Amino acid sequence: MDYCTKNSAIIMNLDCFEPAQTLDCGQAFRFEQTGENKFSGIAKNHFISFEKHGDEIIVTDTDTETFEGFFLNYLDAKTDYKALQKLYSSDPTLKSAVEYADGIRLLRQDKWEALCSFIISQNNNIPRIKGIINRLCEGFGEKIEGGYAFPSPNTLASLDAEDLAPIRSGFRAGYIIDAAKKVASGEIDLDAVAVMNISDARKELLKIRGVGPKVAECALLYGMYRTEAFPVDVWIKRVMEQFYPDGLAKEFAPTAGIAQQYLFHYMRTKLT
DNA sequence: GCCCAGGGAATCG
DNA sequence: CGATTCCATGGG
Repeated sequence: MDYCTKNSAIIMNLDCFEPAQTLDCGQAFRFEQTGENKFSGIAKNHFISFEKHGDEIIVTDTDTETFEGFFLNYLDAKTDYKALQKLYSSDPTLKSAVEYADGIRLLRQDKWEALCSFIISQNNNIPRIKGIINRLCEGFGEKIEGGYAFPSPNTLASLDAEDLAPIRSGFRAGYIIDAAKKVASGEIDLDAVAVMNISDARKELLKIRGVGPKVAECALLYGMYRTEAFPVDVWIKRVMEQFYPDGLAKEFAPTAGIAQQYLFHYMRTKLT
């Protein structure tokens, strides 16, 4: 990975990164296609745009300080995805999945934003999840350049489920408020959860109303970069039944969550 | 164990 | 076109 600044744009070379694949594969819900090869959106409280031109990514709508201090980490820029993909290529299904879309990176998202987003995601489809999250941010998030930040646990903890009626999240409203209250009060310490052993971390997250095994796994993978977490939704369930009746190979266990990303995208958009 | 909560999208007839 | 199904969790 390297980058340089030209006028107000940052020119970046980052292996295995296709904005379309990484930002629109169901792990983050706040990015939209805004041009032919351009994607724009907000992570936590920072707006940014990415435009792919050949091997280069043109980064705009941010500044060097935010790019270096926030987005390089967000894009997991230090991780060698070429090496991971090589590891996965020993497995035929994973090999095909990686060949089909080799530009998926696991985003290092904010803990609270990921937890809250995946509570909203339960029993729901991506277009509607995006709509609910947009209304949540517009209604309760801080105004920032380019849009609205994701609302903090403290902000949401001061509300009741009825206050969320405008976001039309249905029965999930109570879950959002419960999670915000537990996090804001310190009853659940997400920074602590992030470094617990995986089974303690799961147990802790399950204390939140509306967080079952699937949502907990998503919060761990997407919000805490616990790459051993392996969320099983309907698509992954199908992949497992069809290709891995005995489970994934052991050598993939430490990064099973990243492998899951490739399999999920492959199954959803290529197979069936 | 079964149904429901709320609703947009996908699939079916 | 309208009807049905999908989705992940908790509560009755």
